[in-house]
Amino acid sequence: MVVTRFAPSPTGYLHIGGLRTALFSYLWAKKNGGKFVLRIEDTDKARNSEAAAQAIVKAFEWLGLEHDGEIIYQSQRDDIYAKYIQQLLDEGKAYKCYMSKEELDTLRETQMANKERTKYNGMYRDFKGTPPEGVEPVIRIKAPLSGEIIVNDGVKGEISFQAEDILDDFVIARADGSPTYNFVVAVDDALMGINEVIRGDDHLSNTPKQIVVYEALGFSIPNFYHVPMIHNSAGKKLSKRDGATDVMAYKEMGYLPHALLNFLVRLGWSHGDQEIFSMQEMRTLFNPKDINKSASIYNTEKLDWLNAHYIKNTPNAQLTELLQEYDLVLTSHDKKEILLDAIKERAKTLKEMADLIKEVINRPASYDEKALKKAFKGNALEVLKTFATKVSNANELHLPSDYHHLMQEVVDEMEIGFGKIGQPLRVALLGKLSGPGLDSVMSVLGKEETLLRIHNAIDANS
RNA sequence: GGCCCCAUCGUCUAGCGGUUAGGAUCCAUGGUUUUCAUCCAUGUUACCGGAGUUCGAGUCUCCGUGGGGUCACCA
Repeated sequence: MVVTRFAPSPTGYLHIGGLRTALFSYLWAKKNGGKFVLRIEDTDKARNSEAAAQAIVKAFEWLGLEHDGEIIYQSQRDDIYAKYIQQLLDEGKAYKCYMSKEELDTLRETQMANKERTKYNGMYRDFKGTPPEGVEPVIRIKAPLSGEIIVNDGVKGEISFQAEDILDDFVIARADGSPTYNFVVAVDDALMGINEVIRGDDHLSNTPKQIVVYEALGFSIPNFYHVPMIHNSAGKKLSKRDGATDVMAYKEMGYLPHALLNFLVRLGWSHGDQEIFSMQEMRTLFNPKDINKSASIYNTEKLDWLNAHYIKNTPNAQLTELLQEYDLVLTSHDKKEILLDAIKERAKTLKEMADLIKEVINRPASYDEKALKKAFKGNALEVLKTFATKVSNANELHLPSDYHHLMQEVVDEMEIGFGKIGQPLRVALLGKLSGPGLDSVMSVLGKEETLLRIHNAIDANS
């Protein structure tokens, strides 16, 4: 059984990069009928917050990414880590190091001055004497001093590191007894049965350290897939400074979860030329072997296109519900089908859609200056009056086509082009020269409101 | 600086030794529309450089160059 995981540290909101690796992990588990688990890495008591953890869970809910089983919090597993640390101590695979912070600092400075790699010198590795007074020891793991560590990465291929280049006896427990990241990650992944680890390639250089822990504890090493970073337009790792990296900000901006996921799944991964993926297709087609090796630049042009696509394909009943998030309640509007059909074709986001709808159902507060000039010249007033009379005299006006017939009559009788009635009428109804089809607009507004808006415009321009 | 990774249109990408280097997005133009948007059609734009292997290299190898990541008692 394939078990994958997403393991964020709750220092802030869920961001785009994290979401993409979470999505990849989720899809890979689902494709294999496996499990996708969520683990909160909150061992840094100073920087973590419960609110941030909740925000991450909320974001997952919005996106519909369900995790399997209970959420694991590392902060609640201290006794487990303590047990394995003790085991390594007992087996002589780890040891207490009494070097003080000051001593460590001077060691580093000397090494830097000599242009050497900064690393712990192994001073207490085989220490047998009496420890110095007044120093709370850290615990270090005995890492191999030579030889090579091979990471067999599912994305990048086989990567080998020389132990002497990158390893030293790194700390697995701090002076206060709390375990460190590279230790707990390996322990938890092993204990939770994670056998497929998909994560950002900024973790690639941590992997040899984690392998040291796996081997010391006798755990089997999972398959790793290190996915390339997402970069900002400057070509640097995407960070919180780049703006709009909070996943929930996309909800506020009016993006559909599916559009966001479709956008992200194609960032660094592809399946031939396919661009549009249903959730079901993502779950059956995703395979980490098709992940790109190179970083990609974050650019939301395509997201807008996808979002527009998915809005067009969302049923009106569902749109009605979604639009309530953007202060638009249409539930009791009798012409909402016509209205939504007219607007959903032209909006890139739900927010924009709500705004466009409000522009129709709210009377124009003013008329666009340029639009007036352009539309109200020649016999525009006469045309509008003729049309208004026809509307006023008509008995059954419901459908867009009913209004269209009346417009057609005016055009025929007055021997004018459609534009001669369309432009002033559009300004009268909407206050500007662009917008949805007028027949639909009038149908939505109804006879009375249509007449009122026309007369208002005539009065304002007489 | 050490170590590691990467390199095809502006952007996302296909390509896995022989292709007029494909798709999408963006942009431009035309068509449709009373308008704007949608939609449809067309177009501009790419293999970082140099050696080598090969009959043949975007594809394999090496060397450059460029970019990125990482080097904590942070995760």
